[in-house]
Amino acid sequence: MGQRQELIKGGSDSLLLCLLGQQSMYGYQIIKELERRSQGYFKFKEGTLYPALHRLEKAGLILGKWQLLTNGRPRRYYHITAKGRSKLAVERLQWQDFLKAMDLIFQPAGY
Amino acid sequence: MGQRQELIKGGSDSLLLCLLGQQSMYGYQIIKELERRSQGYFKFKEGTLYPALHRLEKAGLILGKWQLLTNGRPRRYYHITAKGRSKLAVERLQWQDFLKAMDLIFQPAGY
DNA sequence: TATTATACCTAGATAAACTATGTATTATGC
DNA sequence: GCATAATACATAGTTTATCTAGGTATAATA
Repeated sequence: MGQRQELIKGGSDSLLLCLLGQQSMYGYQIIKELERRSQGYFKFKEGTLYPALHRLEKAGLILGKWQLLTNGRPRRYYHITAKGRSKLAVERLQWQDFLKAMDLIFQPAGY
Repeated sequence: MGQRQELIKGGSDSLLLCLLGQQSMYGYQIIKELERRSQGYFKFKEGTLYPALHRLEKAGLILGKWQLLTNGRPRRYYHITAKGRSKLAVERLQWQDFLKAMDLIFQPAGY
């Protein structure tokens, strides 16, 4: 497995919540937006994204709604819920704690 | 699974390499040191640590050497190898890239 | 004497990510 | 016109890292 994917592990849910917290999006758009905003760093696979979205929806953190385009094709837009927003706030704090802990190991005082 | 453990995923190898890059240690000491230096954040389980050490050794990144204590009991000290040091240097850079990418999502320009 | 700390290890369960595939429409290049 | 790429959703099966839980053993402490 690639090094990049290794690091993503466990952070993908936060990433998705954060993105949907800024704007409602559909699956394919999320993949493209994550890649664009991270300047090419995050390249989510479909096999990663869709199960993750279903997981978040099942947990009540996001809500998927089918919307018909003008051409009649359906597209599934995901919206963050109130529960998702509180969860996101918690995860932001946890991310800060994690960063701090990593820093304490990577750059211990005296080095 | 705990939120904390989620975040650790995939970062544990870097953490171990970093620690052993600063000082050779034995397994049990690594668990205690990671907890102490991270001010209680990292609490590695034995079922996580020992397989990880064996994995790193098999990859030639660290080297374990049995040492006899004065009381005759053996203890397995792990030392980082030259290969491990180059790998650590690479992983430090990758960690920076990852942080940058996360920041671009978490704190996009304009927010 | 019982419990805790030290010190190593592994087997099996869990869960998240990947690979690969399937389906279907639209746009683009030759 | 036809092949390819892009768009857009989804799942089945594999891999892998972590956890839980257990095993073994000695030394220190209550």
